[in-house]
Amino acid sequence: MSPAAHDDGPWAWVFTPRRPNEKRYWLVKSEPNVFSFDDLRAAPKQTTQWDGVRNFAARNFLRDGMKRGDQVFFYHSSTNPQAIVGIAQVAREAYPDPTALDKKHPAFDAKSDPKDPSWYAVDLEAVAPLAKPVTLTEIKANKALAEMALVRIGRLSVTPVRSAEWDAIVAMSKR
DNA sequence: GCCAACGTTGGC
DNA sequence: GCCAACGTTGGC
Repeated sequence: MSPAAHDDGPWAWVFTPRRPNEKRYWLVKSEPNVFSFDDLRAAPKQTTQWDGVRNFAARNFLRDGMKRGDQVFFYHSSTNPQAIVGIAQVAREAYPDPTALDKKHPAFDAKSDPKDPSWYAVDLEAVAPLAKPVTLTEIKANKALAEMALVRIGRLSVTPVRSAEWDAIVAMSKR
């Protein structure tokens, strides 16, 4: 991986070096009937392996962008209403996704070389639910969030969040 | 290397 | 359930 690999695009900044103690922000999506924020809170140590990402852009955010301690919005997709429902954090940085390397697993990828794996996972730990979920409708109605990756590249399951966007959404989540 | 066909995601 | 967006695949 050359340093120039992520130079293109509006999200290149998420791969740049950080100031000391700089924290960055992310958003992950999950269908709540598959794995909900409550499921995360009920998991051992309120932590789970965030695996199964099979999109290269999402993989890059997850593998090269996410650092331990980064804060992560947990978004419920394909449900009514779609909304950010909680906050998690990166408990373990990227490691090869075991589900991609396990022949018996439905998410096994035969094209991924075990010596140079294509796919990565992180561990996410629940921090707290939002007092009030922030819906996609509310996000789209807020002009300050018009450039948010969630809005601009809606299909991606892992997206960066700017600190100003993070703060705006946290404010929207207060009762 | 182009591009049509196909598959997936996820909002509506 | 439909379909827009877009990534992947494969024929040429």
